[in-house]
Amino acid sequence: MPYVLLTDDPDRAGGVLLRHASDDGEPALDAERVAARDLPAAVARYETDRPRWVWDDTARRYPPLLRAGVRVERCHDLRLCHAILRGSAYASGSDLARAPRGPWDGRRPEEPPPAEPDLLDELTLLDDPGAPATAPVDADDVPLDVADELARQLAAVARSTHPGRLRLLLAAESTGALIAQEMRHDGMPWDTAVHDALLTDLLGPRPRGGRPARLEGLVEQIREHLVQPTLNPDSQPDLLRGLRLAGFAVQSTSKWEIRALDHPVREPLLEYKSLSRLLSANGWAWMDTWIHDGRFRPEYVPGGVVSGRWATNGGGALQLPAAIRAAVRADDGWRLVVADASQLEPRVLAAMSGDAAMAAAGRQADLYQGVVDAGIVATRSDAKYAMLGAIYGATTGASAALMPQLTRAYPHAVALVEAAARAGERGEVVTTWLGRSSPAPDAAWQAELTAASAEGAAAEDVRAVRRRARDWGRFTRNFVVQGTAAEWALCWMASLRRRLREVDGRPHLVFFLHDEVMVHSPAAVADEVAEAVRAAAVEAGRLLFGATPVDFALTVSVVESYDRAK
DNA sequence: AAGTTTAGCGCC
DNA sequence: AAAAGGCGCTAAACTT
Repeated sequence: MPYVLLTDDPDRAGGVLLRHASDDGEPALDAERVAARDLPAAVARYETDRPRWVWDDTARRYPPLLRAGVRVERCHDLRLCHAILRGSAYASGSDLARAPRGPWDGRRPEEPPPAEPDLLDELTLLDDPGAPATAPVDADDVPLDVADELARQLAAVARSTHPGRLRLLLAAESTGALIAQEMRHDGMPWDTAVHDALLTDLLGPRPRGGRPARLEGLVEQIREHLVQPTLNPDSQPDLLRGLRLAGFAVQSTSKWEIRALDHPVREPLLEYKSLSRLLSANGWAWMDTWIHDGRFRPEYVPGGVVSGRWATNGGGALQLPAAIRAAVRADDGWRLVVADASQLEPRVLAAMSGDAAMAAAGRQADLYQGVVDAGIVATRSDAKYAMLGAIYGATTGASAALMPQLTRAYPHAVALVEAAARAGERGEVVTTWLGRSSPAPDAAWQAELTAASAEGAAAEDVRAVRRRARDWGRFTRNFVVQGTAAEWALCWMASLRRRLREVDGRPHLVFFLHDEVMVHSPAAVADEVAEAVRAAAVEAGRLLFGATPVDFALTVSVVESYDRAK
């Protein structure tokens, strides 16, 4: 039987029920009742049949198994899959799409911290002797019917317009959920001594209180240059006032405006902003909070972005600045295999649109150079900005000026993003290759659009509404490409995970950043891992697009520390 | 005092 | 050099 359903045991706190189900989700009549402490062993026993585990929430169910040393090969994360299916235009006729918001919608409620039993009694007694022993059930605590939800989801896929694509998307999303927990469990190797040395070099020794010496010195310089002995550059209003007092007509204190100043305060001020940013975002306090036992363990949130990209919760793992990447160091005898997909979004667009000319440009490792070699634009830089302008919707500047050339050269690719933009401007939903649909604009947006198109609308209102429509069009334009790129990346990573299981020495994923992966690997098998990374990229392209002429080029490095990659 | 918003900047 | 989509996070400023 392909599925094993895992649900809470209603009669036993912490216990679960395990139940087989057929491939259309029909559950077996009898369930095995398992106590919490026996769960890892039970899961390991079932795992020998390689089932797909069906549960409400990987982030809740998987970590205890990992702590017990048990990994599973595949799962179906009902909450993540529900979100995709409920919104997908490919499954718009399903029961899921029509249902009102229910217990499977929205973010997972916070787990209540496990209270000490005697403390709980004490609190109950102190607060209200008559209070019931258990908290009242609120909407978030409505019990989830796993078997029913799985059946509804499988039916929605089966009756959808693209069952094959949705099946792939749900499997990839669920595998991503497993990987997110595994990466957090294993952690990214982090050398605090290197990190501390970097900080000390840039900022001065860690202060006991107040600013590090280097920052304090820069503050003095800034105050002298502006002749304002008490100016505090940490205060935006104070700094803005100070710059205006010095005769500059600045609108903000952003580094873009400061960079344009012709004044000796410019350099120390820019350096101060950069270094104080490093200190507050990734300084010693961050290190104390996030690095334990030489590992960085951020909480990844698969599907945390509407486009399907991941987000993180705490730690800022997706914004690790270049300045501290040297602190990401492989253990002794190990290596980091770092790979990123080169120009992923243009390649994805070429494959989605079936644009043969653009695919041809991507036949070489550097797609932008391919655009230059084809004679479309003069320089690699032009190619890059033109392409990004097409995908992001540039309306002004040099990027927009290159659009006509791009449109002539790659009509199918440009038509695809233009269609997505027009749909968004009309308030319509757009959908990625595998079936993740964009959110509909809210009712107020629609109402304004209608009102502005009515006769007698004020010209100013019409302009404002048109601008908002174009804003939304830029979002939907980008959504189809960014979202499909996210799907490719999930498939890439899922394929890589499966391949890594076959390699000796347990190389494991430790980082994922939109179009980049990092594997912590024994040095002896690092080249084998690099090969697996490449094979996985080829497989991802085939899984999504079949026999596409588009190459998904990678840059792969085997290094000891992250700053050496690429 | 505590919670919410804003400015700014890091990443892809 | 240039411009646009998606985020998270921090500290200061502002609100209650």
